[in-house]
Amino acid sequence: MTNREIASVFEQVADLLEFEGANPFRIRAYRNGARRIAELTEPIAAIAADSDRDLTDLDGIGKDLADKIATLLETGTLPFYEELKARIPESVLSMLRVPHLGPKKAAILYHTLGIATLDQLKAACEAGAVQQLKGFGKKTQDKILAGIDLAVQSEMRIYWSQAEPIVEELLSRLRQEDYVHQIEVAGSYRRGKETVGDLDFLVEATDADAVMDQFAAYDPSAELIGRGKTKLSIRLACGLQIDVRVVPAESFGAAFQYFTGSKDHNIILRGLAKERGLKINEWGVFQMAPDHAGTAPDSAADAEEPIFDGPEIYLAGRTEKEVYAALDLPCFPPELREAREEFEWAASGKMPQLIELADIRGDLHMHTTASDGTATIEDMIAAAQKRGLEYIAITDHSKRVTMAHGLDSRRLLKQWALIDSINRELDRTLTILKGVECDILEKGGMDLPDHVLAKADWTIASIHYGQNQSRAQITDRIVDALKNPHVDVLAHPTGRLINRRDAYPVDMEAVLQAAAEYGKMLELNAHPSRLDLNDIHCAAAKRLGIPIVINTDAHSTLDLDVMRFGVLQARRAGLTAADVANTRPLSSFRSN
DNA sequence: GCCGTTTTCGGCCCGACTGTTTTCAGTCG
Repeated sequence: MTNREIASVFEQVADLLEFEGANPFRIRAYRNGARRIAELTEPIAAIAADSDRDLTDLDGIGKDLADKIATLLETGTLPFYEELKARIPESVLSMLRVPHLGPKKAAILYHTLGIATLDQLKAACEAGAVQQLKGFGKKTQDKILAGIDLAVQSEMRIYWSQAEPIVEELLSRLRQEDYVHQIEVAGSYRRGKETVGDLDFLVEATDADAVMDQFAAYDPSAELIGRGKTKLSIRLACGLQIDVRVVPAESFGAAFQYFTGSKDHNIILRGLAKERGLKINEWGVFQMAPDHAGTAPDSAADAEEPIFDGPEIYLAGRTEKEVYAALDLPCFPPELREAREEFEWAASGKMPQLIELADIRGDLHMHTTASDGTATIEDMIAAAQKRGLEYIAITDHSKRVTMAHGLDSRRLLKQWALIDSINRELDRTLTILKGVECDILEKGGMDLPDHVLAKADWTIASIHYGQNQSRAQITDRIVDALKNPHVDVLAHPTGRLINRRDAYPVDMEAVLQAAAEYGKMLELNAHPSRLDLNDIHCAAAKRLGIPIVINTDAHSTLDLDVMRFGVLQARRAGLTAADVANTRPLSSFRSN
């Protein structure tokens, strides 16, 4: 079984346990385990098979989960999981995707009305059966009914790049208002995740109502989900949910930190705070009073106490920096707040200086009208100069990509001759590399002969066809391509298209090893639908010393602007400018 | 179910909002 499959089993177990109302910490343990496994770059089977290592060495994997992993690896099934599935039909889990319908209510629906599918749920709501149940009412039933269609499409998170214009528009609108002192966007958007499920805005303002009115007016067709004194939730017509919170200046940094997350990062942070007798919440950092420290708060007694006037003393919260400083921690770049290595880096003083867009000097993957691009070489050159690039590679498709009118040897050599003449005429600020995106053929081998590739300044190898082959076949094709002395880099290494197509089956550990062994680079394709390599694989490449190249794969002049999405992904992987080859000046890039 | 340089038991992050309660559970982030 693959890591992904095992992680998926643990995720399902967590969902099913949650549905059964199991101990929430036990549920979390399964989710943590799943996350841990999903983030591994080497096959967990390799760790299990290695007598020098133990699965329990992995954070969050104890004896029980280690045994379950071993069982899954040996037998491909897990009795405990099968028992759960025998008790609960898997289809009930689809109910958990309905907003405002959690495991408790879903369980009630299942046990009292026998509802196990979204279709049955819809019918029960329409028949008015749900509102009769204890703990449910008309409003709950209406919300569930409205949420069912959403649940069907809720797997679709939008690309970060699609959220960007909405964010920018809202920020600039609100910043014009004199009652708004500060406004920022937090959440997964701020952490630069590939996709965004909702947007979290934080506002410090003298008039909270006016702020919420502004947001509510942004999209007339938006649905109002909820509105309180300090919080507003709406859902835009496109399905994107927007949450707004208005907070006082003393708490702005604390709230900014809190709502940026990730959840797992915050759990660790709060644990560290607790060890010091501090408490962190979205209102600030507080010194626990001696008689309260370490004891569970009596919620009934504490609930009425003013936030800044209780037994807890307010220490910090105006800025994020202040919040982290209260724990002697650096203000982590948002992209790193995923509970991976950031706390270790902070402790050892090895926090990476993350790459920035301005570090990028070259773009080494782009197409022209010679294949499936929409701009000529001259257009692409002008666009690259406008963006201050120092070098680019023209990398049209090779002949196998017939749909894109890929180039055969003759057309390619002709294009390279043209590039030679352009380079002679250009001023020295931009250099054009003679490149090609050469297909790795279905039967293995490159789409162009070695004697042609030998004349290229830059050869990209990539897979477009035969994506349904076996894992072994695809891995072999890629590893063979990386062995070819004329190949410089592997483009979009896993072939995934976010929200549209899964990665082809490929042994990434083997690909990474081959790239390291043969001194090849790996591409981080910056296109919002690809972002391939992902952050986990980029980090793994870095550990092996494999240079990453961030490319736009531009098919138009405007596509050159997607570079920033790739840089964001690289930052999430903890990459520095030194880890990314196209931050180097051309001379040192070429000498590599 | 995981974890431990006070601990192998007893913790495990924390608060807002909603709807249905009538003092709170469920859901969400």
